[in-house]
Amino acid sequence: MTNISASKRKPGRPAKGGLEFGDTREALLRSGTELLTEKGFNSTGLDEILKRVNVPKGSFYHYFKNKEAYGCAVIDNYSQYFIKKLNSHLLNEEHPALDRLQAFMQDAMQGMEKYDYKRGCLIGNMTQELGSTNACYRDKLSKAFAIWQSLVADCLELAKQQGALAKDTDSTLLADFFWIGWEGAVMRSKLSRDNKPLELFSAQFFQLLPKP
Amino acid sequence: MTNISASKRKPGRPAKGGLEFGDTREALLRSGTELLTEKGFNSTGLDEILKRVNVPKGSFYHYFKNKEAYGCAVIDNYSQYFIKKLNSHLLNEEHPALDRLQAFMQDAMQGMEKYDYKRGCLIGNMTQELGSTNACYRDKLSKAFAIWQSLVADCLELAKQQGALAKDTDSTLLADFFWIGWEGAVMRSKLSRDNKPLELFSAQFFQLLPKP
DNA sequence: ACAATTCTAGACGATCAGTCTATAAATAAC
DNA sequence: GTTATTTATAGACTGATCGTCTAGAATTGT
Repeated sequence: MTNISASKRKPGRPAKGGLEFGDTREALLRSGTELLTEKGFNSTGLDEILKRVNVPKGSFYHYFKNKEAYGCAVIDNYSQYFIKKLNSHLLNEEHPALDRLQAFMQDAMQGMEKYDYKRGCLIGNMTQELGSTNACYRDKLSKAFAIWQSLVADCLELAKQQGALAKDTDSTLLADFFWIGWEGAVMRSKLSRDNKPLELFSAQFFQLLPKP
Repeated sequence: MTNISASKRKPGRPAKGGLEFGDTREALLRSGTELLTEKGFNSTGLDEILKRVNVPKGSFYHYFKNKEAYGCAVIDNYSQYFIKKLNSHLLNEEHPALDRLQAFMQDAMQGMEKYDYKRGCLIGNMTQELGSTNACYRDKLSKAFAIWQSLVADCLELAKQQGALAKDTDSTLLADFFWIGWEGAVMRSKLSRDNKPLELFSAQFFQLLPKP
């Protein structure tokens, strides 16, 4: 006898608030991403993360081993999201390669403005706060930067093929330089509460690109 | 009747451990500078700061109104120290202007290595952690960056006079760009635990300088 | 009815910034 | 030399908040 409507339901007590299966976990990750980006990891209490999505405290340790494991999951989650966002620009064949990078920066600036320059980049923030202490975070953050770097390097390689960059350009080096400076600019824009540092870095970066 | 040896002594109980006058306060600032730079403001407890210099808790609130005021004092203290350090290079008339900037960077890299890439820059760290929230900190941090920027700009102006830079160089713009990128590089070096990001930024920055 | 599974409820001890009262140790005034 | 004033120490205490854990409630499967 198969109950069609409930056949996919797992056994066990259902989650509060009508959330299904993995929904609670994802809701926790979402609220955590926002809060950790804005206030930092150590300054954000579990209570606040839980309250925001109306999940009881007892549930937290059902979904995550501890706060550190939760932090890792949040990083993974944000990393995936950010790679998609980055690629949505860098692989956009409607525009030449260099314009794509430009478009990503404009998009990021809008994001900064949208949240009143209070958030910035989770990866950058976590790097500053925990990069030099925690081993697990260090690894995840390094890998995130490595991927971003390679995506931008690919984009610069394409620009070379498109004749927008000099043939002898070291794309890898430039991509590294880009992310070093970009994260610095994000930080400074959080402080000045405007996009001037981001604009300044963007303009200078494009100016230093070796033209063919 | 004037007691020469004690005439400058204030009344009141002397500080513990043979410390004189403002020494205890300064000791608190020093231990705080180290700890706040390494672990961040919110993650550092007063107890730890106090224990390190063997000052009882009761004394803390004699010297500082609260933790926030203490944080401000630490920032002020570090700002002054850093300006001296920066000027010791940028005003060093034994070398041409651009070499002075180079020397500062080398010095900073040695500092990073000395503390196992765990500290970095207090101003940068505080900017990331508190720059977008606390008004008092925001003001102090912005001013610190503004001063640093003007010192580097002056140095670049001098380099122009010395014929090391093109006459139409925008020193202010370049100095801004320098600090944006440099703080980004410090952050990344904390993560990678080596000076590669700092070296990379340094090399690229000098390469992009418009030669005469 | 009973086991297995999933999620919740809230107690728990540790630690946090911050406060308070008491007092010790010095100088200054008389 | 006694007393007043000033400066700094001492550390118990509070209330809030932290991350963690154990017991049990709510569901499905047998």
